[in-house]
Amino acid sequence: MATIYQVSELAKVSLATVSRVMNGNAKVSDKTREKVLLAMKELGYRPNSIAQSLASSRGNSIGLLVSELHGAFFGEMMAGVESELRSAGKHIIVTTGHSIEEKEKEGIEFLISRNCDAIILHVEAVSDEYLEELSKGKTPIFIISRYVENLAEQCISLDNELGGYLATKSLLDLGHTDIACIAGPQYKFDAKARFDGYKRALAEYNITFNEELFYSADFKETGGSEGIAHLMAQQQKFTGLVCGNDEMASGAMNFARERGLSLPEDLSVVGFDDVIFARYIHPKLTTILNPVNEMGRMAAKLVLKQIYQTKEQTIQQVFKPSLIVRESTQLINR
Amino acid sequence: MATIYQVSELAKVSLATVSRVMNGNAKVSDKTREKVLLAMKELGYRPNSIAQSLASSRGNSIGLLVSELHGAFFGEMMAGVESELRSAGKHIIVTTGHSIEEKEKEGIEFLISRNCDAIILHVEAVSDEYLEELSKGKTPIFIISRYVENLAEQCISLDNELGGYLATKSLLDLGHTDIACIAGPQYKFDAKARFDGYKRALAEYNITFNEELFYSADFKETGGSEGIAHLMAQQQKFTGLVCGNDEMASGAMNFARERGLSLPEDLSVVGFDDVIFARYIHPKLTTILNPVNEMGRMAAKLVLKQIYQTKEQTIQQVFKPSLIVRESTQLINR
DNA sequence: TTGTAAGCGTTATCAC
DNA sequence: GTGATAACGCTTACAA
Repeated sequence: MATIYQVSELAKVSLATVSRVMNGNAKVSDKTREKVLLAMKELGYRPNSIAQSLASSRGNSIGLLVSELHGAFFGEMMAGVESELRSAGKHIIVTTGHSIEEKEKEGIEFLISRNCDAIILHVEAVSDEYLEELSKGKTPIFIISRYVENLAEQCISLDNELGGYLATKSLLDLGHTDIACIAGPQYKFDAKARFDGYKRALAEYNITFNEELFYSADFKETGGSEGIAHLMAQQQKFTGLVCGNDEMASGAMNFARERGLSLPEDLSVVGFDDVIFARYIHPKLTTILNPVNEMGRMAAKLVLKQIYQTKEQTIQQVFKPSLIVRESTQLINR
Repeated sequence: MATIYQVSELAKVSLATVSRVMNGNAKVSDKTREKVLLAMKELGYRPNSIAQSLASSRGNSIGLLVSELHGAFFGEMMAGVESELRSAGKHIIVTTGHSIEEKEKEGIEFLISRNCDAIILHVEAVSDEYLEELSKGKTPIFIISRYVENLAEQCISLDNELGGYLATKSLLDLGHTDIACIAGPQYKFDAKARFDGYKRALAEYNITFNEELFYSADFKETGGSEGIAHLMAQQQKFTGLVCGNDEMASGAMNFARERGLSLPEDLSVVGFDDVIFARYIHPKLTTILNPVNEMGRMAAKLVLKQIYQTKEQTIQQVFKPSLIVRESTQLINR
């Protein structure tokens, strides 16, 4: 690989001049610029971004930490972040945290140690305090799909509580009064907020929360099956079911059908996220739209604005979820 | 951020010694090691991997280029690569190529310029020649889900032709003789190979390929709808349909049903890939299993073996697809 | 406008 | 074992 030094030799100018034409900012005469460009071409020169980064302590890249690399949810999130940043000429460095505190921290350290100009985090296991501490460091952090009170300026989040409320209310409005809930892991902020929304809607309709109609699972399809198995084992009838996400809704529906229920006649189910396969599920899933892709884009715009001083007009920090009515819910059968 | 220099000061040793205890290889007395470790802890020292990389011209990270960050296919692939590498203590740097030659090259250059120890590529637009040329450079390359003859040692691929053959044969074996095909973009290697397999199966059953029963689309759901719209507009009946991937199969099935066909009675459809939602499609999709996750893991093992000299036993370079029979295909109706 | 030279935070090659 | 010190490839004052 050719270095800047060889280019400078060939072009008969100094290192500094080569650096200048690369970075385009400082003034260089057209004549010398031509010489340098020519030399670069001849040598097939490519700047070593590691060296650039070390010398300038900038990276021209943004770190992105997500919990997983697979799954519709993260895929859309990453794609949103990447496309916005890429069109601004920035690269992203992706790594994972697997919702495990230790791994999340390790991932963050990796990104920081790579001199990222900023890092965008989707973290679920580390505490708010840790993030606040982290934000005092020299690498700016941005948080996606989570709201940290003291870091509000850096957060792009969804009003999950509202989502849980809307999901539950949609069932209440259809006449259901016995509504079960399979929530996500309660140590996860979004899972908890969704569940809070469920309780608020119930309260608003003067229905007292019934512990026997609640189950907390793991956001996976199998968790949904377990959840409904548990609920059906209780001696409590229910005609509506609110799930913490679409995967669990799918698992629950499959299990319910296997147990002889017909859907949505015997049980109305509503999911959360509106991941891509929600409309493939049979019956098509009524769910809450979680605009992850948009949120990803917005997080990218936020870093563009705050870090690279681009003029982004529309920064929206808190997104509102909305109800998507499909075929898995219906008026209560009496 | 503390540097190695501050650690050396605090521990009252030289830079070199600190570096030695970090890298663990050279001999350091237990006493000094303790001192250094203590100093590191006190300062909360983290090595700057950019500087390490520049000095050692190694990166302890592997570049990964995929076409997209979203979608079940790439999600599984990335997850496979990452999990294998992560458990070997290596980080990955992910970037995208969007199946566009220019962007693929730019992505590759980005990864090379980041001093990756090796790069794993899923590229569709660049030519075999370009890859061969690239492989002569100092960064080792590995290719996933594509077979390049002169780079066979570095490739992890799927026998797509066999997949196309199996898909088509499954229909032939069910008695179908008029079998249409909605293939992927023919400039993509895998799409073409799958189509080749389709033709081979037909030939084996003495059925001549009919151009009117063929459509080439874009691997997306909408492409599937367009495809079947086109096919149904021809005056050629067909009772079987082979699709280049599951997305297109889904699009085609939806469209067919909207046009009043009942599935699988009027039309047997087989997909390709067995992405996660294949079993959500109604009727559940018969398809070809494409073990992308496994292939991702294998690519990772290959770099582990070739680059880091770990002892990986089982390197399998060419994967065989297999047929997954579900409910979207059935014996021909007469 | 162009050149000189001092870093950036490590690793690695020598001596001691 | 340990310590100087020269790279690594580039950026960036400061001079000229």
